[in-house]
Amino acid sequence: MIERSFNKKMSPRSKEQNEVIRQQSMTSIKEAALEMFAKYGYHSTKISQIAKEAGISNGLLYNYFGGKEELLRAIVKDAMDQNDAGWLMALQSDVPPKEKITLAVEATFENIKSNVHYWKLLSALAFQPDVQKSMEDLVMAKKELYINLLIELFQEMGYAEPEREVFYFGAILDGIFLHYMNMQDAYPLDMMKDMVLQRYR
Amino acid sequence: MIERSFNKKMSPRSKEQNEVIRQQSMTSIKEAALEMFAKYGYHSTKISQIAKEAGISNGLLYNYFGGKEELLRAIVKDAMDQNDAGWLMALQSDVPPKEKITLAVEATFENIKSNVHYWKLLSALAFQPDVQKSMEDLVMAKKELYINLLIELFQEMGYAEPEREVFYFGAILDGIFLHYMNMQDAYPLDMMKDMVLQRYR
Amino acid sequence: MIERSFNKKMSPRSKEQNEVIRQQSMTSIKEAALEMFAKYGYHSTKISQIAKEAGISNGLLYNYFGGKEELLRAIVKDAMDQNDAGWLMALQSDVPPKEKITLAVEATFENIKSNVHYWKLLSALAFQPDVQKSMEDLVMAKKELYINLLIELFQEMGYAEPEREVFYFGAILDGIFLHYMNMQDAYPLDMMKDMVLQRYR
Amino acid sequence: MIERSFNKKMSPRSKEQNEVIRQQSMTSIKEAALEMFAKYGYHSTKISQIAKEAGISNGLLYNYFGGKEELLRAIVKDAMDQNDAGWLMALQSDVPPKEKITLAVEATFENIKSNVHYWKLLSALAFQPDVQKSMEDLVMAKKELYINLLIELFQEMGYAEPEREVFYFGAILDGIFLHYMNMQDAYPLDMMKDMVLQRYR
DNA sequence: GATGAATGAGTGTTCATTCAT
DNA sequence: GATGAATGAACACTCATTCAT
Repeated sequence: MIERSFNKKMSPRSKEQNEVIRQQSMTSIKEAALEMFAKYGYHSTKISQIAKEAGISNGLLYNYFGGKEELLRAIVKDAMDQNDAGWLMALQSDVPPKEKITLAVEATFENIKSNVHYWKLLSALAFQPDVQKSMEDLVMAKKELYINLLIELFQEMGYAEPEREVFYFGAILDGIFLHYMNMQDAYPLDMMKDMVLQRYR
Repeated sequence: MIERSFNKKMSPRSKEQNEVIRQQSMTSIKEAALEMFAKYGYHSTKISQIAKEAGISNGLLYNYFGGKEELLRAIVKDAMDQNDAGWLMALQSDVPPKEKITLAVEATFENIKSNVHYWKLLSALAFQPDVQKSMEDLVMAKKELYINLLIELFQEMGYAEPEREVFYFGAILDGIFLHYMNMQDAYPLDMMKDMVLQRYR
Repeated sequence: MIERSFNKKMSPRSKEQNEVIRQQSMTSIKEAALEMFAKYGYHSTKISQIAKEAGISNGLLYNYFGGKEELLRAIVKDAMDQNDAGWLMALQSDVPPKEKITLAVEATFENIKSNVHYWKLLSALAFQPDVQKSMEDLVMAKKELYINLLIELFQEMGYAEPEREVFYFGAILDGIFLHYMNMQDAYPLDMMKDMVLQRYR
Repeated sequence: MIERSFNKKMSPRSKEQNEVIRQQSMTSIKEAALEMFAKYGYHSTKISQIAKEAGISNGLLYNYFGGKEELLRAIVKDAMDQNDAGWLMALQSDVPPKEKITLAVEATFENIKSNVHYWKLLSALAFQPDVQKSMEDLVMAKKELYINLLIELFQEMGYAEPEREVFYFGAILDGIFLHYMNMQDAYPLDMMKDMVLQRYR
């Protein structure tokens, strides 16, 4: 907990200081929320628990986020942005197509391993029709983007029916991630990665 | 209410008559609940909605099921039993291994197409840590069974590392089903099935 | 459970037979209800439990009693009538006053020992303002009667302030019964009886 | 709402201010609940009635008490603590035994008169097997304590069978209080007190 | 007389959200 | 910016009572 109070005699905080404080608070809220959403599910996670875990008061949460759902949206957005980095870098890099797919797969598996919480949450949301709906716009945009990039890639790789391959490729990856989410360390993630890569070598 | 036997004595219903009534009520409750759980999610589906959809009173639901969660359990159990039929018939049938896997895959895809609600629900539950926990026992038992049957099958088919193949096979199937659940009729389910079967021919 | 059904071919029951059946049912209902009211409290005893314990259906109970509260009234009435017997016999018997009080005390203690359920119930009701109100008329009538009989008795026994003595006497008895209700067999009931009698010898 | 310190900073309430608010709320809830439990009975008193009477919302009650039963426990505990004061002071005071019993009796009768609600509630609970059970631990502890103190006292006073006397003494007191609870102002409480004291002088 | 499926008003409890400070 | 007391709509569940058979 950063030293925030007990500055009765101090001069008022500057704009910058305030911004820093805001960012810190928002981050710790989002971190706490992400962990708990992933661990206990969206509906079962209570605002008060998040606030407690984040070390702030219930009310403050509403200074930064419009409500529970908006908080979720912010997290989902973060998750997606974070995922983009490696993925896009791979797909848009300047190497031969076969390299690209390898890079992309490697990046994704790495990402998954180091951000289990994000992925758990995203997977879960994919199946919660109620919550899902309010995230649909976010997800759809990304989905479009990725699918198009992949189609292009498989075309370059010489697939006659690139769309078909995209569907299949996507299914394998999501299936693997799904199982990994459920079994965690008991899952042979690297072995699966190799099997995936084998198909494209 | 097709026929009301009008007996002067007004004797109470027979045990059999009551059993029929009970089964009808339970079925309509489970059907309504399944549909709404799948469509709106477990937490967002309210008991009163289910009762309304089933055409009964709130209270009656509690004559047949101990509560919301027990109702869910009953549905999940039904879903699993229903799935078993085709799957086990294929795996335990008396045909060459390669035929078996084909039969099993065909059966599963058929099952999925005709029971989207069940599968949507099961998929969703797989990602809801809170609800999931209370279903764990039900799921685990099945999982064990299927995995063992599959390992055996892949062994017969000559795979050097049958377990690895089971994981991979399972991931593909689950990935496909996952996407199908989300996209429904827009998903090229049959095409994906062919791609799966190709691998084992 | 008396053989009640399976008489398809039998001639209709006579008025008398019906009356017997009615009495049996009412008695078994009241017995079951008394026991459970005493054991678990009025509010915590459910109609369905009573019906089960009495070996009848929920609905039948309403053929005999207007509802839960009316059932309670019927039981309370029984309890009072039963208590009257020994008590009145003693007070109205043709023996010297000092004998009378002894007889009455003896009778009451006997009664208590053999009808713990009745007394537990009555005691409890005395303190449940909600339930109590609907029984008030029943209780008041008896109370009046007993108090008057006792005043008369203590007068005969030569007490200068018979009313005062009635209050005191009543308090002792009720206090003892109260403790007995709570401690049951662990309570030195006979010893207490002797202490009471001592005062009036 | 006597005074609202209007500080520009709108800083949150201090720990102490909050504590005061909390105590006030808890007290008004307990007071309302005590009155209504005593007047209408535990089961017949609804949470919403208590909240209304206390001038708060339903929900707030749950900020302070885990539920209806815990609220009852808190009240019972208060009642007992309050009762202890005079009673223990008398029994543990440094006067001759005969004085002690007089002091204790006086204290108890005073206490009863000024805390009718508490006593009504406690008496009622003594007869409600369902509610009683959850309070048993609270009651038992006190009971032990008092009985032992009394036994000691009667021993000092020279009674050959002090335990017997404790039972009798307790029965008389409880019987009197019981009647007082029921008849309230119509009961000759002081007269009864004198009769009790007479026995020990 | 007897049954038990069905009802639905009523209740305790939860929790996202607000707002005075 | 920060707090946490307070709100109240919403919900799961209970159970006395009804009524078709």
